[in-house]
Amino acid sequence: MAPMANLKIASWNINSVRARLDIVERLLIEETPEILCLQETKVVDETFPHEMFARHGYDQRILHGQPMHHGVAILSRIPLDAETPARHDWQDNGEARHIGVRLPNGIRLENVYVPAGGDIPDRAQNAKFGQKLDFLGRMTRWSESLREPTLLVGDFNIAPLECDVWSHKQLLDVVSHTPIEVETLGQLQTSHDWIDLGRRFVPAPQRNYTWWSYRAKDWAASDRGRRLDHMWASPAVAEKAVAHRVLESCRSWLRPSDHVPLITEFEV
DNA sequence: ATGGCTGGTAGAACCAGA
Repeated sequence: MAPMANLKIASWNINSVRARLDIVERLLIEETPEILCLQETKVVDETFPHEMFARHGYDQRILHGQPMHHGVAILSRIPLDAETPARHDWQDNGEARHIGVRLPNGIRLENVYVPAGGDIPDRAQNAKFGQKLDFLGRMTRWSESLREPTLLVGDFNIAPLECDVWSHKQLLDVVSHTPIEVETLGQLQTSHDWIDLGRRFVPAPQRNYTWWSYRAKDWAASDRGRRLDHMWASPAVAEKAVAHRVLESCRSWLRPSDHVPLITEFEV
């Protein structure tokens, strides 16, 4: 059967888009996604590296950057709705952690970088941990009232399932896999019946990590990974998903990000 | 050996990531 014209959407925490421009270009050449969502661009909008993306036809570049840290962007080869892109501040502190647009087919695309949450999993001792939970709480209230078919992608900084980390037991007290984070993320998921595409296509308990620390001497040999990056779809959007992959090989590219890209293909 | 590294920005015996 002849392939349909699919819509391919990628998401990648790039840990500085300027430092990784070569490997971002390699991904665009090898995978030719229609849309690429980036997190941790670490660049203000004024100095975003537009040229490489323009050269590959990504004429729509929706940016939300800030100095030093964080920052998100949506790069697209297909037209996006002309309406003003949404920028939610779910942490209520001005950090650049979300950008959203509407696709021509009416589906909304929301690109989010959830706060890491610091080291100590206790909001009394560590304000960042409380801010992370509050960020998810505000996202949940947004999600409860959501009526449009939506694809929510990004670095959620939580590995929810036991099989989403290299050692459930050893990570129970480590921020990203604590019970309170898993419960809070679960409330977000329930609030819209979000479909976790990573687990629809790679069912638990199969290994499906998206992040490996820079500090391991040999990340692949130790394989102490976590599934921190996600693509969640409204039920009606999930029905259109025909393929989903985590591009683990990108972790071995020269000067890699510590996260790898996720790609979902939709039949539209 | 869950921080052993990494980037941004300053020009750090720094900060943040997760």
